[in-house]
Amino acid sequence: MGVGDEIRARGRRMTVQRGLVLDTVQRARHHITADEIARRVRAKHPQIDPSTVYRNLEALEELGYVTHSHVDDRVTRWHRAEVAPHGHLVCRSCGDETEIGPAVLEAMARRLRADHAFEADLAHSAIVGICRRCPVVPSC
Amino acid sequence: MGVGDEIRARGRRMTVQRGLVLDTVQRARHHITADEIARRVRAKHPQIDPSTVYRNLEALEELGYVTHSHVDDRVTRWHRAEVAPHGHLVCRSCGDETEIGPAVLEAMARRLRADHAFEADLAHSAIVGICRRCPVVPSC
DNA sequence: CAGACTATCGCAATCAGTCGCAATAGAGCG
DNA sequence: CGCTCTATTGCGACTGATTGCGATAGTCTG
Repeated sequence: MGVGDEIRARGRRMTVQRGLVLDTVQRARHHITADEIARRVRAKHPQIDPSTVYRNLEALEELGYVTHSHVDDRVTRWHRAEVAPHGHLVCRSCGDETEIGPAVLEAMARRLRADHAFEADLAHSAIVGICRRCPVVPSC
Repeated sequence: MGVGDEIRARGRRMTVQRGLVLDTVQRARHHITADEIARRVRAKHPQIDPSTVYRNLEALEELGYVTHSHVDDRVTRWHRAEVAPHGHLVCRSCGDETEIGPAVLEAMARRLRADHAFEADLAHSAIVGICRRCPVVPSC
């Protein structure tokens, strides 16, 4: 059963636009912004409106095919739902960005599960702070 | 030495606009959005442009008087720099928002310090996930 | 206090994203 | 295939936030 059938089985429709958006996200190596997805889709199909891209990303996320996360404060980034969960550490001083594995995230999540019965998705937002190469108390 | 002198001592200027923005943030009970700050400032001084408010928040953050954090994916919220650090747990299913104390955050931060020598500010972004009252695998 | 230096301001334009709405077009059914 | 139902689309307007730029006005120096 293809993606189209899965989508139809859930009462949604498989449109050209939806297919193109999903395809673009799948094809992208890592994270990609909605804006970039729109640019790529519109490169071949200029009549497709950016708002359609945004709406499809939302729909595809609901359907479980794509996910979004926030690595800087500004833009939302999208990726395939199946990619291995990993977190991001962003240094507020030098802007350096490090990926971290699921083990550390799981260890941290365990704490929230124990103390607050909360099932955290720590990969959703980057964790900001000061990286190992920057002084912890900067410029004072 | 007042705030004005401190600011001047660091080569910045103390303007009416900057004073009003700082004052509004100090006066606000908890977090407040930039938009709301702009609205309040403009209520009495309509000639002050929203962009000035945004730029002053940035400047005041750099100067250490205010801080911002993100509790949902979209809006930035501002508060006095001195408020006790605390985290937010946001349920992606029901939207429920819980404040958590610094102890849990510190325990989690310890892990990142140990494994990645990264000094995390876990209060900066809300942690999304599924709260205790919602099923962990929703609507399938 | 006058003059110079430049941080900051207001404005207009832009960016990333959202929303309401009328028109379009997938999907199920006979 | 033709019909109907409604999810989805494109458009245009709009929101919250940001930026470039010329004008304004704090601050320091003499």
